Amino acid sequence: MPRSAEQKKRSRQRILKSAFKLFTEQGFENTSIDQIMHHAGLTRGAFYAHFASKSDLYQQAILNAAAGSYVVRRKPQHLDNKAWIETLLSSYLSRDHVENREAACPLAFLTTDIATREPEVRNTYTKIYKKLNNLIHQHTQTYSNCSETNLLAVTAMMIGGVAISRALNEQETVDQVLEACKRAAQTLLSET
Amino acid sequence: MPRSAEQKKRSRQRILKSAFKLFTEQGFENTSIDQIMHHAGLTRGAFYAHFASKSDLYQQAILNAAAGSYVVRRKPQHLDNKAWIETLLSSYLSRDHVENREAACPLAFLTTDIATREPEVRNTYTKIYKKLNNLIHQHTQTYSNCSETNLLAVTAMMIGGVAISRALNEQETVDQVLEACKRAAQTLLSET
DNA sequence: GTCTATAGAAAGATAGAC
DNA sequence: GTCTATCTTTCTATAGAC
Repeated sequence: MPRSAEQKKRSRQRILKSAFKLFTEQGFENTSIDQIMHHAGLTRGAFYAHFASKSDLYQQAILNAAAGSYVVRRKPQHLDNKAWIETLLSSYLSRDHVENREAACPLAFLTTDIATREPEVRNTYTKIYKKLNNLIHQHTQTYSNCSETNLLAVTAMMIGGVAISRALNEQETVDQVLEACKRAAQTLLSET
Repeated sequence: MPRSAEQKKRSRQRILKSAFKLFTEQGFENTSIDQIMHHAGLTRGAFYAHFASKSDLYQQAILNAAAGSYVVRRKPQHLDNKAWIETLLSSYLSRDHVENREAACPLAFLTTDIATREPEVRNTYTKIYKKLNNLIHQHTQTYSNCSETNLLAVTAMMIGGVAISRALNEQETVDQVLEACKRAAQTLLSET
């Protein structure tokens, strides 16, 4: 790859990352292109060499974030499926996640924002949502014959738990909610 | 109350209702004061006779919506607590709710939007969230000794289920999610 | 590809007439 | 209290130099 193309790819990646961070912290409409570009160490004018529009960027940023988050996380060799699912639940339903200190899940951080956007964005959301369900399904079926129903309930609880926690204004309640979701998820995943 | 005050109250109520509808459909930033006032049958200029700012309106609209929604819904005489909770779950986790055809729950419709707003708004969210938990707690304790943990997990699943459903772009999946949450909620509420 | 400069549109908030 | 008119700011998107 020629140097300039290499450079462009790096810039693009920086923009995507900055964009997702700001979108999750402030929402789509509260985040300006100017802000994103400055955060990425560039200026406004360079934006349109990478993306067609702000809305285009939104989709790309969500996809990019999903590609580096839970939905594609790989199980380490030394853990069995059950232990790994517990790890996944623990880190998903954690304060670190809620407070956006590690790879934020777009499913939980952008839910209602995405619900009000165009169909293409909602398609992207649907795709990622299915990936998360598949990921958990694949790792639970070896040790439990948990139903499809319980699986869907668990992901709704994970996403809901994190989304609510971000909106709440009391740390104590947040901790209770996260803990409750973790326990209930494990119960549901080991039932038939 | 003098006629003019009566009139003002009616206008205010119309504005609150229009605002909440548009906020849930389009999000806070995508909804303009102009739009809200036209929807309420008034013009822009009249807005500031009722509210100090758009942000002020947001809080009032959420409170007003909560006051007319699930969190204060009363059990009809002819139903026992268990039957009523089942009714509540059924209507909360329904397509009618997801598609905003009946009193939308601010907890599910505005979750991530509120997470990015000022502390006062998040305080309002927290208050309403607790009301919903109390409501369910009061009606389940007579027929089940379901734990506080399970209660929190159930409301996370209700809110999460509806929030996700609004973002998804496939009717079939939405129906599955809603049904799954309904069943799992009933299971959790009847466990210790 | 990235920069500065700017066009053009939209929206929050205010002023003053009725 | 509600209206029309307007100030002011902000933002998306484009133009043109390097």
